[in-house]
Amino acid sequence: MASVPERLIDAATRLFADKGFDRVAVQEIVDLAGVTKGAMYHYFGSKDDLLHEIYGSLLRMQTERLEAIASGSAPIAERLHAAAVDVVVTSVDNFDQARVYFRSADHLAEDKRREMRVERRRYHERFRSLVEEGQEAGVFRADVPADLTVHYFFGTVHHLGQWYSADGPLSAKQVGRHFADLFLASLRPTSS
Amino acid sequence: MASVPERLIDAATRLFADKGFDRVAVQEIVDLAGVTKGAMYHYFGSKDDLLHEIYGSLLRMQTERLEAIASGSAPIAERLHAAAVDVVVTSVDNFDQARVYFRSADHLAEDKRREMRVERRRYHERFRSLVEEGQEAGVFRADVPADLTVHYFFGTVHHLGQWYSADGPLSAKQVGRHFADLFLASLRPTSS
Amino acid sequence: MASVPERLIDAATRLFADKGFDRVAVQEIVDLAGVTKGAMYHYFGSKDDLLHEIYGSLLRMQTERLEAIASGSAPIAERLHAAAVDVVVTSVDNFDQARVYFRSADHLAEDKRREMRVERRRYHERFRSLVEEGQEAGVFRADVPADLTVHYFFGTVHHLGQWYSADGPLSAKQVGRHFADLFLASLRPTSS
Amino acid sequence: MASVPERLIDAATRLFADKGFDRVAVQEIVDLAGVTKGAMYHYFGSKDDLLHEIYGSLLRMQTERLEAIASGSAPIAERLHAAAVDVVVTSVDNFDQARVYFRSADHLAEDKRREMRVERRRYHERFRSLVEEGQEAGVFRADVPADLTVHYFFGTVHHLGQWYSADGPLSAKQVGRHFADLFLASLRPTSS
DNA sequence: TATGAATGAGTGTTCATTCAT
DNA sequence: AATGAATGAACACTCATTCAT
Repeated sequence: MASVPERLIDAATRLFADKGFDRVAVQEIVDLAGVTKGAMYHYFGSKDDLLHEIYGSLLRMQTERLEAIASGSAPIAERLHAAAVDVVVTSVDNFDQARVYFRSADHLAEDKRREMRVERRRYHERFRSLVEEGQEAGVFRADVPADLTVHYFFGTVHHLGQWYSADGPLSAKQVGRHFADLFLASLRPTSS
Repeated sequence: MASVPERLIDAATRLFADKGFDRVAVQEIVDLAGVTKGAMYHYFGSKDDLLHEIYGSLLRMQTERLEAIASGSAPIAERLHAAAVDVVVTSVDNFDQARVYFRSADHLAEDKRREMRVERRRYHERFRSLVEEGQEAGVFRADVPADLTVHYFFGTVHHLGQWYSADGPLSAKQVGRHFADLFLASLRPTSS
Repeated sequence: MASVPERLIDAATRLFADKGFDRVAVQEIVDLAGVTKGAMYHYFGSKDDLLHEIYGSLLRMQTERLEAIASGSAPIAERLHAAAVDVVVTSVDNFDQARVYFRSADHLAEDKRREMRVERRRYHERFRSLVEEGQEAGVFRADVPADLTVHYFFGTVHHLGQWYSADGPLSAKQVGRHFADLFLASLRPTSS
Repeated sequence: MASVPERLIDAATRLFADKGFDRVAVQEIVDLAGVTKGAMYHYFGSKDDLLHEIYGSLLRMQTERLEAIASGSAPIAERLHAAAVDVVVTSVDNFDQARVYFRSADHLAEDKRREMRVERRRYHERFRSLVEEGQEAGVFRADVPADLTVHYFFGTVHHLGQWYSADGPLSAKQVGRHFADLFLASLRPTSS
């Protein structure tokens, strides 16, 4: 059986993903984890801490993978395509975590919110740097601000939590490929 | 001075947009509106009712405009482009309402949630029908499910609330045009 | 029957006096007052507020009375004697309030604590000014700092709550007279 | 380095003196002492036990010293004066302990409270006996009950904790002398 | 049409204490 | 002699809603 902190994180992840941070009582979390509130506060300083832990770990993982893909030696279009597929696939593979991340980002207390924003910003900027690299190389159109294209694509990714289901017709990889194809196609230089 | 129900809706819209439905107390809403709780419960059955009212009206308006644009006689690519620009522009023009809609959709009680889903579904399907029309006409690529392209684009739109600011460098119209351009470009038939 | 806020103040006064602020649960107070917690928080912002209210009123009353006595035209020794008797008598007449005041002074939150200290300081200084007046007139000994004599006497007053009982052999007035006599005697100029 | 029980007593004394028994968590005590909770419960049965230990030792010490002074052969006025100075000086010399004693006396559980009251009563009565001895010898006024004069003076002593500071202008000895002088002066037979 | 007093269930958090190791 | 995980009861406080007026 998993350790108490793990069980708490798992229970909180499921519940936060399903109902949203504010709709989940600490009591529900500890009941689902099979422990008491005191045990939870032994390991975590607050309900906020649980939230922080949950999407901190996903974000860290995605940041590392993005870095690995981005710093590869493949052509820029391939690297951006791979990065786009990867963020979709890892979000679906850790769907509860991702849903918590997508919907509860601004439920943190001020200090932790700031910390998260820094990490998120880093991810965003690394992704943007790929678009810029392609624009400078003339492989991607340059008439759209790179920043805007990142918002454009990450909106799509964040929205996954609102409609995707593992029971649906498409696998994570298929959705990832389609989204990456659409994104890369939209960045092709315009003929005009 | 606006009527009491209007003032309540305005106050609730601003607060829900800023802090999220669950983080706003009824007391705050009535304070901001300059009335008392009794007055609010005279006009609205519950806090949920306020939420329902708020994004119901935006959704109805966008649905009407989509219908008008979609049923026009312009070429399909132009109609889809116009629809894409329009949903961005109207979302930004009614930014507080839109932010409430984007973030608090699942905070409604079961019966009203169902009702909302139906309206949203209708919007989604009308938009999808435009993509399908273009695919059938050979104007849009057909190797990506039309349904998926709608999720793809609406993710982008929903995400606006998380980063767009009127103080930023781009106007609503500019963002709308860029997003629509990217979307239409991604739908162009592939050369292969 | 008394109003709800009055009943709450009465209940809190009795309980705080008996058990001390930290040993009284809000639930006990509202039970004794015959209302619910919600009602209490309708009238008072916090448990601290109740405490503040309770000894604020006693302190204000004693300050007013001290002012009236001190600014009279009787000889200084008589005025100081009257002031000394009065603070004992009013403390005993409002014994629960006084006991709350004597034991829970430092249980307030920082901002209210500061406010209380200012009021208490004023009382202390007015009392001290009487001693100084007598010292300057040569009626009281001057080899003991006036400030110290005030601490000396107020220690005695504050201690009342730890031993005085209305069922004991001495009335409030008798205790007041004895204490005032002892205090005035101690201030007589030394023969040496 | 001091032994674990000593470190715990020291830590508890400082914290209880500063914040009051109820405002100090066992966790704070063990943190300050540099040990864990388990260690504390190994040496002390409860948080109450720590409190009991703390002022038990001061009270015992003061009782012994009072006994030594009281049973001396000096004139009664000198002995009472010395006793009065001594209780002030030892209270200031062990200021944290004294403050704990002065403010937290009634925070003990019933059985220990009774035990403490007995010890305190003994101290009170020995002190009173000195006053009575002087009254019978005609050295002290007899128109004030001896019991009341003891309450009178011990109020002053207990109050020390609320205003005395080692950084102030007066040393413990100076305060003790002044207080003893005032007390003895107040006991002088009235000329009438 | 509107007030505001009052409810009661629920919230996150604290904490002295126990106990297997 | 000492750990630290875990308990469970208690805590102050919040809030959507009701209702007599």
